[in-house]
Amino acid sequence: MSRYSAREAEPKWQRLWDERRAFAARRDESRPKYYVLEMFPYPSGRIHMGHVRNYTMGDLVARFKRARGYNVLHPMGWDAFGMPAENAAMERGVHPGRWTYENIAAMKGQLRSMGLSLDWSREFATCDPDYYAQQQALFLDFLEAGFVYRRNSMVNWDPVDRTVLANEQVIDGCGWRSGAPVERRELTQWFFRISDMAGELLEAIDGLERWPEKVRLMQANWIGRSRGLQFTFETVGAPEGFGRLEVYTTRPDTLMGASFAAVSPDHPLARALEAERPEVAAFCAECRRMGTSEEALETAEKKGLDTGLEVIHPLDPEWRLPVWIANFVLMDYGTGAIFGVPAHDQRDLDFARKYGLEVIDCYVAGGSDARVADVAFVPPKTERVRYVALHTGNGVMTGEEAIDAAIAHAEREGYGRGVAKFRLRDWGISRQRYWGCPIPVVHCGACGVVPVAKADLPVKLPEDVDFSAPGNPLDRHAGWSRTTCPRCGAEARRETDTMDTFVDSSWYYARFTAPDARTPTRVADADYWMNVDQYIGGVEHAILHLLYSRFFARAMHRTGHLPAKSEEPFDALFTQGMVCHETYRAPDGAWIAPEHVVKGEDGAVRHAETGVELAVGPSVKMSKSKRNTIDPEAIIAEYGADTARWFMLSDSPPERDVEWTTAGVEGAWRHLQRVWRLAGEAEIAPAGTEPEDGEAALALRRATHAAIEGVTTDIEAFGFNKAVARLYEFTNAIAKAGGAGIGGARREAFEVLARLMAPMVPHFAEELWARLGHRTPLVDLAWPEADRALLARERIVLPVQVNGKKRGEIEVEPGSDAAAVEALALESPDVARHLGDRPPKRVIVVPGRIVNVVV
RNA sequence: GCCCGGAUGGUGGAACGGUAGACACGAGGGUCUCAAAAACCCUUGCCGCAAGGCGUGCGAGUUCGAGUCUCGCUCCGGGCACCA
Repeated sequence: MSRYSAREAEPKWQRLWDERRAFAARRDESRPKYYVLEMFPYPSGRIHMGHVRNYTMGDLVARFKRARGYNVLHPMGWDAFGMPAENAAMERGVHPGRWTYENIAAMKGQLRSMGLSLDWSREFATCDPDYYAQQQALFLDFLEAGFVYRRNSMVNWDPVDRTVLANEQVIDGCGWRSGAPVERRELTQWFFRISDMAGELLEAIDGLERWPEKVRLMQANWIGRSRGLQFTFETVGAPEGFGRLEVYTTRPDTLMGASFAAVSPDHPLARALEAERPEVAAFCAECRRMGTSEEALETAEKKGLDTGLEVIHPLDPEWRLPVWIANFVLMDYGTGAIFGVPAHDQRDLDFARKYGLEVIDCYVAGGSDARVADVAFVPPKTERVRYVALHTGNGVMTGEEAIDAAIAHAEREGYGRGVAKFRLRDWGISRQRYWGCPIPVVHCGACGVVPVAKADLPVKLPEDVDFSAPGNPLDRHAGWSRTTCPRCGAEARRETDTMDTFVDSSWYYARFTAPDARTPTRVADADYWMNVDQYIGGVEHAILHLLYSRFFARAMHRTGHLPAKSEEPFDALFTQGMVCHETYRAPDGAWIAPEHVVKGEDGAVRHAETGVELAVGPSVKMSKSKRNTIDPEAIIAEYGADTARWFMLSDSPPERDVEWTTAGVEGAWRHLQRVWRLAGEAEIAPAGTEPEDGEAALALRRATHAAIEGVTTDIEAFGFNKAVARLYEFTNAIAKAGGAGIGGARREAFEVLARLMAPMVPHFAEELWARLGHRTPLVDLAWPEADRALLARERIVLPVQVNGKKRGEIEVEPGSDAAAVEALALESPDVARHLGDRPPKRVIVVPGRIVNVVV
């Protein structure tokens, strides 16, 4: 009995698909289009199992939709700018461009070996000058349209390497290479005005019906619309120009409990005091010895400094509050200044206890007289509590009502106004790095910031760069940065910042519709192919990448690069789970890669070379740092791409994490072999034979058509693991189908099996299809249709419960009425046994599902 | 710290509020074989000889009926604006 050989079959079918240009997408108004896109990879050098999972799912969707008659666009490219290329340049002296393109070549070969139905003719890398030229053109259009501006903002500064660090490069507050404590430093940087679109980006989330609810929630919370009170404190003793202090609060109902005001160390008032007073300067410097990440700021120990200044409470001119500088006040949110209410906010309470500030209770839960001690009482927004406060009025009301009352009071008395604010901040895109898209502007001493003329694009990265010192090589590159002003012709300096790589990935989906266009997009192609019908990627991109893309699509529409329908570019989104693996650790703490691990008969896990016993850790996301990765190339070489694909789709639901196990892969391999063997052993009628209508043949035909129905439904609902389970059941049904004279039904069954498996294991399905005697490939065949007549159930077994516990079963005719079912159930001996002589109080009949007898 | 998820047999998981454990892995027993592998057949949530009882992270609640809904926890994971 011959085995199925993936090694022979897979390259053969890949070649055939290539020769037929089976997956090249062309505009065709006669068919509905379907654009399926997986998040494009960063060219790190090798594909990993996360890619295999992502692209297997996307390919399944693409092939399925093709079979269902859609004109499918399924492109692939490379998110090719980024820090790892610069790190490689610093560590190994290889040019980032060369490193990147070599990685792309290697990874493309690996992706090709997976047999994906990709249109490679549309491939591009974001570091291709053709791509970033168009990105620069977009930038200039955005600049003209007012979506871009410059302002100062904070970066992580490594004082030893004298370079800007990414948050990832800040480890425990220190630079990853120098080890020096990181400081916050202010730089002038470029920003996109995404916050101007906060309201519409938030409202449009409602229309994203085919996005996961969790992603919509995360985006909504990220944009974070809040309603609150903005008002002004009169200051006492402040430096010139700081007579008033603007604050914003989402809980104006607690204003009567205020006992201090606090400003961010980056607030202009703090800056002014810093210039005059050494102790303030020392404190602010200490606060800045910390990264810029919100996590670092929020989890840091709360510290403050009393400035000695005071503000006047808006409800009582005699009431003075001390002004502190506090490290937990964020300059980027609200006004960078707050008032503290220790009794009704836990963070304020901790701060007040630490520094001996007053704690003023003024609202109490449930009308009790309990005083706040170590736990602040936060008045709930939707439950009623007793308020005793001048500005809200006394009474029992919800937090929401009290906030409304407080805002109304402020507006009536004239000390403040109700405002809506968003948490969303403008998108800073300046990066002080080489391997990114140059920002196409020039700094002229006379004219200021001047855009480069579109005719002069692209502003290309220089090839000759020096990575021997930290910092931005563009900055040091005298020749490249020296230029002339496009406006006045005087000597000028190029902008040496490059763009955030999130910019590159914010519009690549649009570029795929016309990758050769001499403008960012081409109207006819964008109109035809957009939107992305199904976008698939990791949930780790749920906020930033997707939000930036939504912003970009809107800005591209307003600058004439995308149609109005594409303001939301992704019609449906699916976020897949991660690929995990067990971790192994030697006694010395070193992580050991799975290929160096052997599992003994005794259950012990040992290092293959040294024999030392290893500790087995939990299954976590595959990562280089824990060395728990499995190389897809090795798996494909050993088992074939189809086995890897089948395993990726089996068992775990696509949205959940999946654990890679050797046993699972072998199970997948065995299943393909089993199908192959069955097709060789079974008595199958010649091609073209009609299925028989005998009892045994009909039973198999019912299984066949139930499989079509079930697999189709499951694929459409992204229930790939369930579709695979149904295919197992179907295979078992074929194997069990007995008797002579069912050769035609068997033919139908195997043909359907091949066609249903095709989107998942395309090479195997082609090979099986050919083995069944077909000369034309499966790739262009339509999806099978289930015969409704074969799907009807013949008899129905209903479970019968007594008091909610299953006690027996009854068999009923389909379509029996409730009274008949009830009578049958009460006659059942199982029910009688549990009823005894008690009469039933109630009988619940759910037609077609269940009977429950209540006594 | 804040936002969002998740938790079901030895394992991955299935289950319109309606028979908990489909399907698969593993394990045990058997068939075939000189033997092994492969393959095939049977068993397999836990306790119990059985009758039966108990079971979906923990604690409450709603319901004729809860893995599923509500509230309160625990643990694990993702994101937190310069990783991609």
